[in-house]
Amino acid sequence: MTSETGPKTARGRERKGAIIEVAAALMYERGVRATGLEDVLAESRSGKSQFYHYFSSKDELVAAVLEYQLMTVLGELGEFRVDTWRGIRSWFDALLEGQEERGFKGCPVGSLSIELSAGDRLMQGRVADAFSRWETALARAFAAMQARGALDDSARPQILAEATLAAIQGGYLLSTIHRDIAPMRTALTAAFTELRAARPQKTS
Amino acid sequence: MTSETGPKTARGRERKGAIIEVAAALMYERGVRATGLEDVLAESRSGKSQFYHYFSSKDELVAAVLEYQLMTVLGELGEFRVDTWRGIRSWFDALLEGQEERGFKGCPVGSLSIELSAGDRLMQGRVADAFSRWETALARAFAAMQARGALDDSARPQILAEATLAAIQGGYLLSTIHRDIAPMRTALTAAFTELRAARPQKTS
DNA sequence: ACGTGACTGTACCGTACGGTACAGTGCCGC
DNA sequence: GCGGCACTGTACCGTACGGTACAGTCACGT
Repeated sequence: MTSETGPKTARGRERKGAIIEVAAALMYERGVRATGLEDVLAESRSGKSQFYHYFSSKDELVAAVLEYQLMTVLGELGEFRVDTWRGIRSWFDALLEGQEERGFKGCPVGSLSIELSAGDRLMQGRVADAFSRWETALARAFAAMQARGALDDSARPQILAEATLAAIQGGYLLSTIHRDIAPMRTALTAAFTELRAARPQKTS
Repeated sequence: MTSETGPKTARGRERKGAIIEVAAALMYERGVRATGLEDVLAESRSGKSQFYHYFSSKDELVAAVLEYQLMTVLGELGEFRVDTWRGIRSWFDALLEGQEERGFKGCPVGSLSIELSAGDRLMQGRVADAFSRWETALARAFAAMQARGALDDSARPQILAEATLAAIQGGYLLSTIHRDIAPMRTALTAAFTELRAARPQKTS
């Protein structure tokens, strides 16, 4: 996956990276369809020919942006010990902080995905894959907790991951719509409570 | 609000209604920005001049569609006794059924709102208002349950409504992305469990 | 030195789309 | 029967946008 047959060799990589970063920022702010190629190129100081040298279409750029945003999110996730209660809490706090700092513009992966999942099959698949990777990362952490005895044997990591991610995305959505962090905090608090409810029962 | 200075008088109302319905369906399926006026007009068998007789811009049509979709959702909500446990469950089941029947295309209000909340202030306000009305409807039902003693005195209806709506929206999102009802069912089950946890405690 | 291939600049094309202009048509009260 | 107004049909405009063509330039291996 990371091999990707890196189709360039030099500062070209830098250029391509710059285009992706600018596109990610713009698409995050305005939406994919509302972001024109020309906007991206102007802000990254590139020309059309550069763009079409590195990408074969706007869709390909969008796919790269999706991957980029997913890596950002997974990267942040990786900075926390999400297989501990404290770690989960810290991660949730970081999500809240990020949403507030970025001006309540929503989840970089989620908002992108919603727009893209109305597209063609290929794009739908890419989006579904991105979310699966996020879910799997979470499920693995929960499985580790379960193995350690921090979660009840009856808990199902995959299910917990789904519910957690749903709460996160729902929280982002409400927060974005209301331009207010409170509903997202509510959603994440509820998600945390629900996770804690899956701790081992002492009925032995 | 419902007075709206009904700007027409006759079958014109029918025409306008038809345009809104077609637009709602198309925008639900493809997204707002991906739906052209010409598509809407073709399918509703209207001309440009009709359209601009009834609406002053595409944005105004979008606002009408948002209102239409909100009314649909609130209308469906109203068909259930959401101030009872059985009613809530039935409503959740209906949401799941609807999402499946419509081909996993997401929440008619939610997906619209996400796209629109990247627009201008006016549109953002309309979206926030729509969601507030949905939240309020839920919060009122929960308040009624609380008054009846079905919810603990310490529960806060507004908070419960936020968390519930977040779970619903998050569930819709995951379900739409994966083209699968399971994650939404997981999210709604979790939301229901969390609501049940707010039943009166017998510690007294 | 020179040729090859990665990269860059500029100009252009086709089309889709939101919006406008304008000339009607048919219903309704008087 | 006629004036006015709600409504309808058609043709058109300006622009934005994704994508292409093509002519370079620059780095580097030989």
